[in-house]
Amino acid sequence: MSAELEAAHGLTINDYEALLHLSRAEGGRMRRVDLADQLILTASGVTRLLDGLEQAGFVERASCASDRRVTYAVLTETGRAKLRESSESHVAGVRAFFEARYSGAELDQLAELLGRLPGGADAVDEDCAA
Amino acid sequence: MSAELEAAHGLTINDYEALLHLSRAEGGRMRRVDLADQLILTASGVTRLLDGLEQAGFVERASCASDRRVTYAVLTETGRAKLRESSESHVAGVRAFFEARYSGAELDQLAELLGRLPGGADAVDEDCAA
DNA sequence: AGGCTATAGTTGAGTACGCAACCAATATAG
DNA sequence: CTATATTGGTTGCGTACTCAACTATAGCCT
Repeated sequence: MSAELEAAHGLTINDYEALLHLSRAEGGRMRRVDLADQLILTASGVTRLLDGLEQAGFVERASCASDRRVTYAVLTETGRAKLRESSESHVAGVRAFFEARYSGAELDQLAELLGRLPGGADAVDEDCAA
Repeated sequence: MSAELEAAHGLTINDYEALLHLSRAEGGRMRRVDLADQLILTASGVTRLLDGLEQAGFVERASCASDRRVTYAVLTETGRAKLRESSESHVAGVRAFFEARYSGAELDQLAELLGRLPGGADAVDEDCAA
């Protein structure tokens, strides 16, 4: 489901999630390692993911003054706009999907239960936001 | 989790699930299309998955008398043994994982809710079996 | 200072898929 | 009974990952 809708916007799920995380981060920027962590990807996975997003102009690189090893991924204005635009249909799609199958109370139940899975707390929050 | 444990037995999750489905099927054999369906893979995915399992000697090909288009995937005795052997640790691992986080009642709740997802009924049954 | 060890990031090789194009056998229509 | 559509299966190509090796910094500890 997600895959199809994202494809309509030209973003994969991970593209989308990357932009989402960046948009929530202070200053719209994150270290690549931290992003990898949130997306449950390896460092190399993030490198390649960001390659694509950079080429599309949705993120930029920035270096860190206090630690020359780190390069930040920074959300551009273009990227922020893209996220807003694709959020609209994606979030609506996700909401419809769940509302078609579960009542409000069941949704709470499900979120609570799934939230106990490793990394689950974040994931659930994410989908609820927006 | 699954990935790690399976790797210990040299089987990926899909290898394992394929053997599992075959073991439950009448005569230990299934059409490749039907297997694809159960594993949520495309036909080509199944072709390649079975390539590996054939080389390992866990499944064999057989043709269908009444429809010469179909080739069955048949579980060999070796494959059945492999499944039994890896089931042991895998099922124990899965059980431990869930029992560490959920009570029996919660497990039922979760299974019911997740069972409403597309293809969910099968998936849940599977994991409960053992 | 000099020498370990850990951390951030990139790159090359390999893997597990999907998609589209294809072939062969079967069903359906006219 | 041919002509067309459908179904089962394989193959080539592209993609999104992982893992292992590597570079460059940074933080210790003596």
